[in-house]
Amino acid sequence: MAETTGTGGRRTAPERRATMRDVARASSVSVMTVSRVVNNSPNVDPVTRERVLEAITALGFRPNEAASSLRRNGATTSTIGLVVDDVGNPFCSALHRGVERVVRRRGHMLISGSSDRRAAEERSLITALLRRRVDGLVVMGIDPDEAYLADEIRRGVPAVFADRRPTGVEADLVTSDNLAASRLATEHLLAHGHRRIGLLLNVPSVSTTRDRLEGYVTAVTAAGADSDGDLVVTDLLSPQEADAATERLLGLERPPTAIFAAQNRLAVGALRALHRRGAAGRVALVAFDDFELSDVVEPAVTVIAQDAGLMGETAAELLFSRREGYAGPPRTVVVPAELIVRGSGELRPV
Amino acid sequence: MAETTGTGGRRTAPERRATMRDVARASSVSVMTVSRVVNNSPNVDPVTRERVLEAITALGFRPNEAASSLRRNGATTSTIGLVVDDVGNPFCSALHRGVERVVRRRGHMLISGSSDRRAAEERSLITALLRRRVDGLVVMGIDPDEAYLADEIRRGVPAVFADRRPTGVEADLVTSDNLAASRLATEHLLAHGHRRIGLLLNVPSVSTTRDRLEGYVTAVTAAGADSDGDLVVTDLLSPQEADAATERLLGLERPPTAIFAAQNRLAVGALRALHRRGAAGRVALVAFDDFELSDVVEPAVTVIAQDAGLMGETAAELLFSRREGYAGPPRTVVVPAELIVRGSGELRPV
DNA sequence: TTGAAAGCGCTACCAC
DNA sequence: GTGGTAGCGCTTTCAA
Repeated sequence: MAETTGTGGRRTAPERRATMRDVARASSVSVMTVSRVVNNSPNVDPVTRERVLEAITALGFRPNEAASSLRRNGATTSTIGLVVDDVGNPFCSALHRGVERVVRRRGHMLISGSSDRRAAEERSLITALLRRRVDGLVVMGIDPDEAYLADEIRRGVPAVFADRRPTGVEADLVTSDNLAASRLATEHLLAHGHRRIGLLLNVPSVSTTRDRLEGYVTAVTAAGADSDGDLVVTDLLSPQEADAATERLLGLERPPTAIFAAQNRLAVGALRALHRRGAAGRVALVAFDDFELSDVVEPAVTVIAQDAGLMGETAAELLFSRREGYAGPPRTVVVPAELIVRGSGELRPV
Repeated sequence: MAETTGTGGRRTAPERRATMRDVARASSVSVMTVSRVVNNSPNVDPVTRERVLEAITALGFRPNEAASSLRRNGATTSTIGLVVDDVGNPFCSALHRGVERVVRRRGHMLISGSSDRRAAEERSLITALLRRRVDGLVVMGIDPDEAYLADEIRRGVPAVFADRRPTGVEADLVTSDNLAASRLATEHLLAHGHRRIGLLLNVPSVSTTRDRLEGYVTAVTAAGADSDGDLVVTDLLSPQEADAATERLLGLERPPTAIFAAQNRLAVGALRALHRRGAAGRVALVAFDDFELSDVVEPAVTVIAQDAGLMGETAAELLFSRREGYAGPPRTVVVPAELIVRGSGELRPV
């Protein structure tokens, strides 16, 4: 009564996974022959091959990649590791997709993790990836000391940094010219008559933040525009914090007439604050990173557009070039960042 | 002249990675003792332990996870596999992040891949994951025949489906009540006086599309509203296609007065078309899935909000519950989907 | 064309 | 508290 269908006795105990030995036994050949069939070696009798393939199907055999790569002696695992701030962030997920595209094209898989902007978590993720013997690392880093990666690179695990410059180690890098792009954005606002430009920034521990600050300062200084400390807000971590910071800026005795939101998440907060206050048509805005509805909101948002997908693809290409023998000095590839004029950045001060 | 610094001779040849044997030799103990230190076994003399740890640091030893889990005989790899449509899609990346959160909390890593809505790619990804002996799978599936996964589940690799029902196999599932949510959205539009409601849908091969269609049809039929075939557009794959479909709908002789964009990417296209035509304040819109700037666009967009992050977390929890011994029948967890009223869905027909 | 033996890096098991 | 031996699943090497 309790046992309904089922031929054997065991029900709950998961069946043991078939190994090459099982396949060999079932098809009356040696494991070597099975191995040859699995790896498409040409020197196998077609009849034998067929018999082995049938056994493989019947037993549901799946080659154990770990065992294979272990024996292949330090061979590749066909797996790449990726560390970003947060796979849920649009910039990161676009980067992720770009890396994945190239990785998959080469028949590899991608293990990824979000550091949540915590150095300890970045390290923990990279350690886990190295234990799994990934063939290489793509890192959007946050750790103030990534020097330990030099050892890994020397031992044959290439690391490519994406978006941000690494700290304490020389390695391949794909990034935008954040300094130039930020200066361009600031000059754009200055050219439209703004003398007081609020700047919203992420944490200065990442190179992009510092570069964007420098670009802003350079442009503001060169134009002789206002450079109050009040106008620059750093260490903003979320849209909510950027929203609040925008409120504060607009509440200043002499509020800015324009805002440069120098990171994608911060742009969301600034935009929300401006719209809630009904100030979107009056206070100019330029955002770093394009976003999906930048052309639908009113006014449409002028942005510095980076191609995060291309960044990811390029990072992966650099990685594979190392694996394919390139052993030269670290390279830096600069992906273009473009100013896209849509309206919000061309508002003139009232 | 050519060789600058550097103590030894070799430069390019990557150093061989240290193994436990190397550590054992360097600290004059057996590999077993090294293994004990690495695994924090209590039965090691503190002095010995210290000596081994020093050698580990000096040699840059990193335990080989694959070798370890191989020997632990079918033991876990502490790695979970995830397949989604596209990690760059906001819904997928939020789901991804949710899965990752739970997976990391348990000290596991996540290998993920994008199927790009192609069944062959889904299979290819899952095959690659199974060869890597992931401890479990979370699948946002597209393959019309996922029956082969039953074997894997039986062999101890639990699979949990997310968002969409699996095809050809009974397994754990986390989803929204798409039918009820879609009916609710449609009824909401009907309650505001609409009799002709355009519906934008993804491919009917996924259960969510079918459910959302059914919810719409049920509501429209019950209300005796218009149910022309013209009003329903399926097989829309991108914002661009949804944009064009919206244009076509609005160009009909008797155009709809409201649009229900029943998938996140399609909502973007509909929104863009409405705004470009200046119809956003006139044609009502309800979108499936909330999006970041839904409250900033004018009018703000009424949506059915799903919690993709929670979906991912729940899927991962179901997975781990299986690994922790739950062996009962497949469970379906329904994550709430909520109608959020913001304005676009309350416009009345003109 | 096929197979036997050895061993990849690690741990379970048993001895001391 | 420590070490030897065997073997996880697979491939390399060499022999038949």
